[in-house]
Amino acid sequence: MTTDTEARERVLEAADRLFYAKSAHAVGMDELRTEAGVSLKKLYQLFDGKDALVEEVLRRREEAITAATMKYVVRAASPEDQVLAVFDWMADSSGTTDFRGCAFINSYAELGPSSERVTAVVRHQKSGVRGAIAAMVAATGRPEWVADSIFLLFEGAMTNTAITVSSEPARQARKAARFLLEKTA
Amino acid sequence: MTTDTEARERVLEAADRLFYAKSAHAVGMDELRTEAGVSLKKLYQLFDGKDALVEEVLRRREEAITAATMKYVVRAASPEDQVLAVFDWMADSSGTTDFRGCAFINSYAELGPSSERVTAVVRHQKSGVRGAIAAMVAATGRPEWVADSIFLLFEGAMTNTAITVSSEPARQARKAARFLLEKTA
DNA sequence: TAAGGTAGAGAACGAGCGTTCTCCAGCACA
DNA sequence: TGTGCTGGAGAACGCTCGTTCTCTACCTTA
Repeated sequence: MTTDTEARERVLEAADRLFYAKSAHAVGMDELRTEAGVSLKKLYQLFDGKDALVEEVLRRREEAITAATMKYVVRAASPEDQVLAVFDWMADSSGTTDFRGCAFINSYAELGPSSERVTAVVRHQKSGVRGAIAAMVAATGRPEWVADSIFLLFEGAMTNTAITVSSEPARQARKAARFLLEKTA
Repeated sequence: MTTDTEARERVLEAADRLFYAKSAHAVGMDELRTEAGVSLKKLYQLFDGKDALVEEVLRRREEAITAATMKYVVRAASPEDQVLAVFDWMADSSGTTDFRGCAFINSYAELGPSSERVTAVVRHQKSGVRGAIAAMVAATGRPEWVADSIFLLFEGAMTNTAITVSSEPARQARKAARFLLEKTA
C-alpha cells in the first residue's frame, strides 16, 4: 500500500523531471500519471490541476537546488572559494546529459506571460540566488556591485551551458568571477 | 491590393510580436491570421506550417536585433565604448513595457526539446552574438576570455532584465564589463 | 452578358489537451 | 454470504489546436 504522501512524492518527482526535460506544455497529465504510477483520480485529488502542480514543482526545485549548491559552498575553504563554488556546482550539473539550464528562466519564458503565479515563483528564486551570492560576497568584504556582476555571470552561464551543451560557460564564468574578486581585493 | 510579399511581411511582423509577447504555443494560427489580416488559406500557402513560421521569425529577428545593436555600436567613439554600447542598447530596449528578454533563450526553453530546427537557430544566434562581442573585444587588444565574460554578463542581464522588469541588470552588466576592460588594459 | 478562375471567409476535421465521470473489482464488516 | 464503500483504470467530455476543405463572391476576359 502506498500512502498519499508517497504518491505525492512520486508525482512531484516525475513532474519535475518531465517538465524540466520537455517543458511543461509538452507533458500531458496522462503521461505524468503513467510515469508516477498514480491514477488520474488520485492525481487530481492530490493537486488542484496542472497549474498548481507546476507551481509546487518549482517551489520544490528551488529548495532542492539551494540544498545541492550549499553542499558545494560549505566545503569551500575561504569565503572567496565559497562564492566560486556555485560555478563548480554548475559545471558538475551540466555534465549530466539531461541538463537544460535554469528551470525558472525556462518556466518564465514559457509560462510567465500567462501565469502570474509562475512569475512570482521565478522572481522569488532569482531574488533568492541573488541574495545568497550577495551574502557570500559581502562576507569577503567586496562591494555589492561585485555580487551583482557574479550573479549575472551565473545566470548567463546557466542558459549558455544548456544551449551549447558544454560546461565551458560555467568554467568561463568562474574565471571571470575569480578575476572580479581578485581585482577588488 | 496586397501582394504576397506584403502579406508575408505582415504575417512575420505579427508572428514575431505575438510569439515574443506570449510564447509560441500560446498563439494560435487563427489569432495570427486575424492580427495579420490574412486568410488562413494564404497563410498556409505562404508558410509550411507553424514550425516553419517560428523558424523564419527567429531568423528574421536575429537580423533585426543585430542591426538595432549595430546602430548603438557604430556611434561609439572608442573600441571600448563599442563593446559597452551593447548594454546601452539593452537598457534602452528593456525600457519598453513589452520587453520579454532574449527571444532565442525563450524559444529554446519552450521548443528546444521538441524542435531541432529551433535549437539550430538559437545556437546560431548565440554563436553570432558571442562572435560579434569577441571581435569588438579583440579590437581593444584584450584577451578572448574577457569577451567570453562580457558575453555571459550580456546573457545574464537579458534574462534578468526581463524577469525583474527593470533595466538595472543591464546597467550592472555594463558596469562589470567596463571594470573588466579597465583591469585588463 | 456569360464563363472561368481566383481568393477569402470560415466550416470542418482529426488529434490532443486538461478535467471529470463511470464502472467495477476488491475489501471490511454484519 | 450479502452489503456497502473505497479506489483504480480508463472512457468520456468539452475545448482548442494546427491544418484542410468547401463554398461563395468577385474579377477578368471574350
